[in-house]
Amino acid sequence: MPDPRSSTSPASRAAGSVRTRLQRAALDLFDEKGYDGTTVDEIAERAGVGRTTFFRAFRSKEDVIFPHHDELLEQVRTRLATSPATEANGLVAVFEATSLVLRHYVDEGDLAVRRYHLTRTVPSLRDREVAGLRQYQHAFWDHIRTWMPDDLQAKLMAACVTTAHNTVLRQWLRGEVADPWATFNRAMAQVRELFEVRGGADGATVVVLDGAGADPAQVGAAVERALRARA
Amino acid sequence: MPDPRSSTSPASRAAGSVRTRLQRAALDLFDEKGYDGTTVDEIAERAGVGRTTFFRAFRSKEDVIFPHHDELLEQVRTRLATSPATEANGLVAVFEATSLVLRHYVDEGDLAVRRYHLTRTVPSLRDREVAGLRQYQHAFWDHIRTWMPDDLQAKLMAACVTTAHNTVLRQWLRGEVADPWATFNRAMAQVRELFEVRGGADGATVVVLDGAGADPAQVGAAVERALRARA
DNA sequence: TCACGAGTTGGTATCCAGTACCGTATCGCG
DNA sequence: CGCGATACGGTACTGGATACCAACTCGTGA
Repeated sequence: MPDPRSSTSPASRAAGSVRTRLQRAALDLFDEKGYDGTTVDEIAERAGVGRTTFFRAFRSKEDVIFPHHDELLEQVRTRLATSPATEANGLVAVFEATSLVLRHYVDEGDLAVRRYHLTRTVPSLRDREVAGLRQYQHAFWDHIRTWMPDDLQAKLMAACVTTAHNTVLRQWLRGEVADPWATFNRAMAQVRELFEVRGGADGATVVVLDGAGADPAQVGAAVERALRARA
Repeated sequence: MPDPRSSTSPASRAAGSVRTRLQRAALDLFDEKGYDGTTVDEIAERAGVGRTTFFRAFRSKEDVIFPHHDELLEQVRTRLATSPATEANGLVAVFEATSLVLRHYVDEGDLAVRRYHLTRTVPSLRDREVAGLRQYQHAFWDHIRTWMPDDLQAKLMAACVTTAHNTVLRQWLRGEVADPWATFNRAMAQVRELFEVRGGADGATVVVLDGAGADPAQVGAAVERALRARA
C-alpha cells in the first residue's frame, strides 16, 4: 500500500493532496454542522472525491481528527527505545519524548485548537482521545519499567507524566498560558520531585513516617538504626 | 422510565429478568463467536426477546459488558461528596471510594474475569473501558482539588489513585494475587507515601533523603533536629 | 505509437449498530 | 368490563464501515 500522504498525482482536482483536501473539508463541515451532523458522504462530496476514497485515506470518520496519532506515537516509542536502561538516561528519555508530543501539537497551532474544541464537545471523540492517551501512557510505562524495579511505581510515574503533559497541553490549547514550555518544564519538574525521593533503586533513600506524637529523639535513633542495618 | 433491573413481570418466559437473560446470552455468544462476530439480533434471539427490547435494556452493544458502570460511578461520586473538605478526611474518602470500586468487581467474581478477557481482546471494548476509567479519575480530581491547593498535584494524585487501583484490580483478575485487599492496601499506601511528603497540611510526616555515603548518625540527628524544630 | 500492467479511484451492494415510530399485548385499577 | 400505563415486537430508516468490481491514469517498454 502506498503512502497516502505523498501526493504523486499532479494537482488532481484542486490544491493539496486528497488527504489534505478531505481533512480541510471535514473540519469545515464540522464547524458548520457539527461532527454528528456531518456525514462521510458530505465530506467526500465537498472534497470532490468519492466516498470510497475517504475510507482509503482515513480508517474511520474519527481518524480525520487524529491524523498523525500513529506516527507521533511511533516517534515516542523510538525515542524511548534508543536510550540505555539506566535511571538517569531513562528520565531524560521520558521527558524528551514527552516534549516531542507537546512540540508536535504546538507546531500544529490552530489545527490543534480546533481539534480540542471538537474533543470537548463530541463524546465519541473524547473517548477516542483518551484511548490515544492510554497508548502513550503504556509506551512510557514500557520504558520506565526497564530501569525501575517496582512495577507499580513505574505505572504511577507513567500516569503522572502523561497527566502532567496533558494538563499543560490543554492549558495551552485553552489559551491560558503564553509560554507552554515554561509551564511544561515546571510540571515535569514537579513530577520528577514526586518520584525523586524514593527512587530506591540505588538504596540511597530512606523515608520516615511517624505519628503526630512520636518522640523526635526516638525517630532519629530509629532512622540511624535503619541506615546502619541496611549498610 | 421504570427500572429495568427490577423484574415486576412474573416469570415472563424463562428464569431471571429480561436484562439478566440478555446479559447471559450475550456473554455466551461472545465466548462462542467472539464479540465482533456476534450481532445484536443473535443476542436478542437467544434471549428470546426482540431486538428492540435489547436496546431498551442496554444503551448499546458495549453496555452489556459494563452494565453497572453508571451506578458505580455515581456511588463513588456520592461517597466523595459526603466528606468535609479537609486533607485528612479527603484522603479517607478517596481511599474508601476506591475500595468501593474494587469491592464491586471482586463481588462480581467470574463475571468480572470474563469481562476482563473481553476487554483485553476487543479494541473497541478496551477503549470503552479506559473511557470509564477517565470518568473515575475526573471524579477523584474533582474531589481532591477541593482540599489540595495545587491543581496539577491534584490531577497527579487522581491519576495515581486510579492507576494503582486498576493495577491491583487487573492483577486480581489475572489470578496473580490471592488476597486483593492486602495488595490494594499496599498500593494505596504507596500512593499515599508519594504525596504525603509534600502535602504538609497536617505536618505529621517527615522525609529524609541522603546521598549514598551519608553517615547514619548524622542523618538520624538531622531528623531529630527537624522534628524538634517543627514542634 | 501502442499495448500492458500496476496503482488509484468511484460506484454498488451489503452488513450492522443505533433510532424512531407504531401497533399490540399484558397488567393493575376503578 | 373499560381504561390508562407500561413493556414488548416489528418495520423502516440513517449512517458508518467493508468488500468487490469496473473504469481510469500513468509510466514503461516494445
